[in-house]
Amino acid sequence: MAYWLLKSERETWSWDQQKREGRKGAEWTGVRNYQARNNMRAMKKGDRGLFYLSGGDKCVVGIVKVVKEAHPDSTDPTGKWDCVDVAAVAALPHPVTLAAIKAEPKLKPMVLVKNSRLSVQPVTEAEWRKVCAMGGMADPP
DNA sequence: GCCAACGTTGGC
DNA sequence: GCCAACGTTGGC
Repeated sequence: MAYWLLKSERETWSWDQQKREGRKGAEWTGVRNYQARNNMRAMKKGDRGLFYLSGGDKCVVGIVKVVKEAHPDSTDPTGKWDCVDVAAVAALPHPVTLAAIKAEPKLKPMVLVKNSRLSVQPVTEAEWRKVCAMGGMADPP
């Protein structure tokens, strides 16, 4: 299983909205960047993702999983861009802020730290475990 | 609201 | 195919 980080702006797509979509999930639309698209194309059903909010409070707030692999983004009239479907798995007991991630030496190599602009990023298993643990989930589902 | 970093576009 | 100009993103 692979791990990812999915970035969203809270005004556009919040954790609450994601939760409301339930276990069948929703399309992760609006990605218009090749690197991010390629990352989505590499996702497999069941892969886990960190749900990260940019904008106001920059933090990881929850865990999502891929429920449908890459397919055309229904919001894209050109047909060039893809999206995956993701469903909420669990909220982190407490959010992990960007500041906390930056302050943790083990997380220095995270793409989030090194390339903050990429909206869909790979995360290593070690990083995944660390962030979940910092969020109060020693054994993430 | 500003600015730095990055990605994309378009002219050559 | 290179590179300058531009636009966008996101952290602060």
